[in-house]
Amino acid sequence: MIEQRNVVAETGVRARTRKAILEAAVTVLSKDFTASLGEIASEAGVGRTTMHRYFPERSDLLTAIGAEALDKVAVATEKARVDEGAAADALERLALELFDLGDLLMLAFNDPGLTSGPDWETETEADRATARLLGRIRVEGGDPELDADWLVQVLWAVLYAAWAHTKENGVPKHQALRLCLRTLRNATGLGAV
Amino acid sequence: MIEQRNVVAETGVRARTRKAILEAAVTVLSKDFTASLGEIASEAGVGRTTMHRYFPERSDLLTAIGAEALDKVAVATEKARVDEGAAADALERLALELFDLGDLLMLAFNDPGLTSGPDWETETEADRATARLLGRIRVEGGDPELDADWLVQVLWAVLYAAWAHTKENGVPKHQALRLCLRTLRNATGLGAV
DNA sequence: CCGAGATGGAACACTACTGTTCCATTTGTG
DNA sequence: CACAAATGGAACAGTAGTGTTCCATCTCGG
Repeated sequence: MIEQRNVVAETGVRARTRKAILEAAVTVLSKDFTASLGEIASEAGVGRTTMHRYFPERSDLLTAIGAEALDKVAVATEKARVDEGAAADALERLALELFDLGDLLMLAFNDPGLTSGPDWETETEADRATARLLGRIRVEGGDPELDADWLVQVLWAVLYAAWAHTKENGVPKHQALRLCLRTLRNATGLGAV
Repeated sequence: MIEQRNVVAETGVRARTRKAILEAAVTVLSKDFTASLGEIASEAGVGRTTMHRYFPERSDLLTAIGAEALDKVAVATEKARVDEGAAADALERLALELFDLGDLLMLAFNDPGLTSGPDWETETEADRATARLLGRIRVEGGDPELDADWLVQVLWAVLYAAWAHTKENGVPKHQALRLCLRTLRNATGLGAV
């Protein structure tokens, strides 16, 4: 009998339950980071006991969320093909993909503790790709005063703003996204191109 | 003997202690919102007992921080004289003043619960002034696609980004502020003016 | 200098959440 | 179907934070 625990591609019931718990956790924690495990379990439609079987401690759950976020960012960045075409278009593709992270975006942005694991310290390929893209902006007619490090901050902040705009003001997602992309283009100085 | 409790202009020792506690709370909570009252007390250089004398319950402390934030925003907005001069300059003055809120900015931005009292629901004069200013931007050559509500989100998000930029990347405050102002001018579409 | 006010610390009961165990029940898979 | 896996609920001990009381000490302000 081969041990199948801890395998990524866990199929069937276990994978589905695990996913449900993670999604519920993101939903609940993005609203209130101090929410109890009981609240998360009930949001997931799962007994608290079951949750503890998948994530023995609270920190295990948080770690898993962090890993999921890291992974989703990597996938989104890859899909955006940031090295292809004009920087302005690549930035638009990237923002488009990252915007879909939704609540996970809010959570990772708001909570300092979530993004503090060893995995977040080391620079990922996605980080490098984003830095390459944002560095390319100055060369292609962007505002020469704004360096890549700063534009990283702006990118995430504006994405956050867009998501908050839908939550707080009830603006439809597609419109918030449009505003977001337009604002990013302006902010980088690529607006007039 | 006249009761002097609950008077705003409490002078002397009590006022100083109260202020020290509030400042410590902002410092500590902006790093970790789940920090215990004991940590806040020790950061303030004050016994936990004393803290409970000023703020009987945790929620009282949070309410006080919220009120302080509201007040500081009002003062900053007033000082910025947002109705005077060109919109671009007024926006710069406003951002300059708000940037000084520092950790309070991070805290109010990150924690949803802090800004959820009845005081935050009602529109303040500062809110109206900011809305007036941001509405004025379109008229004065700003990007016509961006409405005032969205620009409010962008203003706060970029301020946050600037503050985070100093914290995370060790960028000096004056430089972060410069980037922030420049980015806001670009984002609103007033850059080329 | 002296008293009222302000403080700090110890001790206490209380609460909410956490993490664990055990068992009955349901689910899905071969 | 039959069996193994997965689940939910109850009960439990342990822990950390909260809010309170009491008292000794300190320090301003008159």
